Amino acid sequence: MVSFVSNYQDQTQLLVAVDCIIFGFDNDEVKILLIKRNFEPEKGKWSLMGGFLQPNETATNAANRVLETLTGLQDVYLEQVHTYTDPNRDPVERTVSITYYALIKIEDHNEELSKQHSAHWFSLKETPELIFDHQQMVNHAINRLRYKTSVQPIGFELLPEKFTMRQLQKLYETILNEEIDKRNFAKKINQMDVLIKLEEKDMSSSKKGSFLFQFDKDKYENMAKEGFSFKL
Amino acid sequence: MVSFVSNYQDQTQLLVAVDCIIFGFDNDEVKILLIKRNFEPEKGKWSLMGGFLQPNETATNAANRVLETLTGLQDVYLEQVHTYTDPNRDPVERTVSITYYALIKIEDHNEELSKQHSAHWFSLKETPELIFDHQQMVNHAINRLRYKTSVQPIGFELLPEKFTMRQLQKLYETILNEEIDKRNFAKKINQMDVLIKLEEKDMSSSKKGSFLFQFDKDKYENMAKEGFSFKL
DNA sequence: AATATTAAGTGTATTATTTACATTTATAAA
DNA sequence: TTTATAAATGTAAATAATACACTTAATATT
Repeated sequence: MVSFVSNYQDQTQLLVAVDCIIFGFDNDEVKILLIKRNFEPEKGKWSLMGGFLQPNETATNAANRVLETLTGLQDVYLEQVHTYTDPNRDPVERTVSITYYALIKIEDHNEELSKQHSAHWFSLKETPELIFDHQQMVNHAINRLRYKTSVQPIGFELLPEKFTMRQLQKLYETILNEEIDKRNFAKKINQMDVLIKLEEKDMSSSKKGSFLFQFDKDKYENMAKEGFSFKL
Repeated sequence: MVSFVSNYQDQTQLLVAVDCIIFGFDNDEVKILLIKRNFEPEKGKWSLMGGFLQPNETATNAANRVLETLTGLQDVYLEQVHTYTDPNRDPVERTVSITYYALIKIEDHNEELSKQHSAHWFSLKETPELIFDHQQMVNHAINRLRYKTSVQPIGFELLPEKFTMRQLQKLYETILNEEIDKRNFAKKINQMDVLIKLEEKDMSSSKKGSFLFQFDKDKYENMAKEGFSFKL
């Protein structure tokens, strides 16, 4: 019998960080929140917001902390994506990075805080050059988001409480990167029966105005318990 | 402007490990390879095979190393699943664990090596009690495998080079945990046109014998380049 | 040599889902 | 009052998924 666990004492310890891919939606396109490095190395380049894992902190805790630091938001939708371990990925010192993507409602975030961190929202199609392996992280997160939004109703995390059918459709179109027929879209969404149609209309987009909807989270969760699955 | 990156020097370093969920298929059910702990804590309980991340090693390197140590196999299909960071997940010392699942052909592995590690194959339905958070890791890996096998032709990694249509079907039935009609299954697989039907028959399962097939990896990859996607 | 046994191999009809597509309507602005 | 604009809505056609049963090839038995 060979002992398969080496002595814990002899083992190398490493820095462990989390990096957050923060997604927002501005009614027209999906954006990510990046911060500008004002120190070397890679000063002037843009990067994801990150932070080191602290003693007694889970990676999820750390991601929440990092997120709150930059946006002021708590209780944000977060999902772990992938862990990057290339020994040379960070030129300063070897760091393992665990990535999370966050879905926030752009209008909710604290602009003062993000200004303090020289943060800026970028359209996914116009991201600037990123440090290290951050572009890869972003790509991976987008793929995961694409998959997840199509099988779970997490898209609503990116929209205001009340939204129009067109906003919702536009959101899915941008995330999935495909055009959708509006009648077919409405049909599919309505069939799933997870939206509450309000009396209220949004008058900003047209003369006729368009009805506002809300996501019925309780109803969805009850249906999910009964085996229903969201599928777009 | 607030400096968002703390000094690297001040930061806590942690042990980082990989744990491998090793899947195999024995023509009847999906199994995982577990090792029995012969030391405290949790002596006598079963666990995943794991190992610490070494200097200059990526997590994928580490997973490959761990896998070769236990099975003698190289170039095995490996996919990172999730990273576990609860500060108390390992009672001996705080350890971050990155999990990978591996798909191997059971008959290819080195039994001598696995015997040396007190390893044993368990049916997924009859896994023994596992240490720490290893059961959670297994569950997560199964879910990922379920998803991945249905959108990429990785199931073949679990089968011998030559296999019958029924073996392939049985494999999918066990992974996806649902019965499939054999005519519909064959139709779907044949439509995708990624199998080579051999002249050869396997005579072990019936008097009539059943034709053997091979996965045409090159053809699949060319088709994938052209936008084709495997979907079961 | 004939017969029995067993899993392999195969096709069609039905149902459900997805896609394509155009007109009317409510409201504000002119 | 008219005009302009996006919102709202339904149906037919095409495609995909499902349900379902008999014939065949080879071995084993008599």
